[in-house]
Amino acid sequence: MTTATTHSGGSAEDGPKSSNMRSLSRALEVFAELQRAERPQRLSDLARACGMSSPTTLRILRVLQDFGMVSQTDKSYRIGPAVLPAARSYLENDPLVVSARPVLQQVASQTGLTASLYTRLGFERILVARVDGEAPLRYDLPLGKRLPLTLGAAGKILLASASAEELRQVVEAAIAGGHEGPDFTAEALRSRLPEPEADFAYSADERATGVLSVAVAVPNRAGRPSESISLTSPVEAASEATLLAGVPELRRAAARLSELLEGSVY
Amino acid sequence: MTTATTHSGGSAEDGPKSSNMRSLSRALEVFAELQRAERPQRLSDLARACGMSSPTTLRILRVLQDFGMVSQTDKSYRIGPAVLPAARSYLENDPLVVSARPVLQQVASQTGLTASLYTRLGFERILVARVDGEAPLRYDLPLGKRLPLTLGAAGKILLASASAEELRQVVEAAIAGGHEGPDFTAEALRSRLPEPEADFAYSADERATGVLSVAVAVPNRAGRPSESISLTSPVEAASEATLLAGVPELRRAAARLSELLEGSVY
DNA sequence: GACTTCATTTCATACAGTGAAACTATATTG
DNA sequence: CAATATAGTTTCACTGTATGAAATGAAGTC
Repeated sequence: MTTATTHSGGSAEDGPKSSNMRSLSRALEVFAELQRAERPQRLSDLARACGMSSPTTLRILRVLQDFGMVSQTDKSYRIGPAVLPAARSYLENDPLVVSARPVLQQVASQTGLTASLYTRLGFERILVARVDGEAPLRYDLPLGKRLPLTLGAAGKILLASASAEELRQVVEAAIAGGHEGPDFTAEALRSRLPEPEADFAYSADERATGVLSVAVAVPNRAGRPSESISLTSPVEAASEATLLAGVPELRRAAARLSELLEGSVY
Repeated sequence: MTTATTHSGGSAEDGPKSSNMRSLSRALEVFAELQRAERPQRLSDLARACGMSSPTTLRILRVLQDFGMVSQTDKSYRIGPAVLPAARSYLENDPLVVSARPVLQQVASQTGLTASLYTRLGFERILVARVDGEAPLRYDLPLGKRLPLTLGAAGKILLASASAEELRQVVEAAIAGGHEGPDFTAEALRSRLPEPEADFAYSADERATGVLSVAVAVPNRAGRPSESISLTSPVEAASEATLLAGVPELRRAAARLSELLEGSVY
């Protein structure tokens, strides 16, 4: 047991609340809400959505604005330009992303399929790197897109060893994100997950119709993996067999990545 | 006088300090420092760089980590994946960026040159949108890159009506960013700025050698503009005259953008 | 193996963050 | 256009939280 801690609370809507650094947590809550709502928000909306008083919300917004994390026009607030350099910094300096690029490149050219790296964030996953294959995907997913863990091979493989409670929260998040019907259950999800002994996941027509994919998890020192890499193709350009044939290559890539990260542990 | 306020302080290194929301300001300071340092940082480095105690820094990092804004491996911290969805949200929802895209597109196809939109952030500028022209730029600038205000047409035009004190700070930031020599002065900068009555700026070989550009500011309701659009070309593909010929088109584009933003004010 | 440096926990204190209330500006309505 | 409702902002007194010094524990260095 070395790294990977969870610290305070889960920060789910209202709920039991986390403890540490109240003002900072609240600020990040406001910031998150501003992203969720996909258009400029008024002060009162934000205050209501985050369950805090207007004065508090206002003060937070002012500080965020001073740092460019939030912009204001008239009475409406939105995410500010300072996030762009931050994102650049992440993409250029994060060891995982940086070392993943050449690895994905090789897998893509080896298999001719699109290779992608996802990382888990809360109860969702986001695309952080991609190298296109020969057949471009119809709906291209730009970097930073939030996707459900419930749909698609790259999501499901990250849930391999998830507890029932965790699945519940994942399902909740997927519904909140509009990816699953409101009556979708953790049990229904479990039935779609790969067998516990499987080290890869397969999906067809799950997140997007006409798209096939396989994925493996990138092991890390801490128990549960939070990254996965996948091979994807439009259904016209590949069969299930084609994708499954790529799994060994994908496994090797994941292992290589894992080594690079843990930094020659031996 | 409607929008655009400055609120608290400038948040320059150590200095007089701003007042409001101390813990939040400090957290954003840590976050900024993590970007500046272009590789994983240890707790003590961050604490020292930001001038705060280790316990405080640690608490801040933990909260940021809970929200995915920071990642940790062993003892080193870096920017986390949560910035990617934030950047996406900005690029897709910010009214300026969204409405700029088609406008830049038109200018680019009209002139055959590369059209870019910059926004001011603190004492620097960052690239937020770009449409390439016929002759691609040798050194392509990816979105989110921090650039100095002192170099390049798109930077200088934003300094048109800057005070001496402001120029001083801009120069300081440029030196800190490694863009100007340590003995560079505000006076030297002023001599490079466009005449006060000019509404556009020109630059050749300033920020990058072999690159010519012209830029105009995008007027906004608040006095000083904080956005500019530029036309750029490698020197082999265009002359000063070619660029200057694009200025009227650029002016029109800026005016159109400005209208879109202020939302049919009349 | 002794020493230095760094990460983390504990804790008492001060002050920063808080919301109620008052006030102002801006929509909304009759 | 006055009257009313809603939203934004400022003030202020209180309390809970953010704070760093000191103690402890863990790594790394010599």
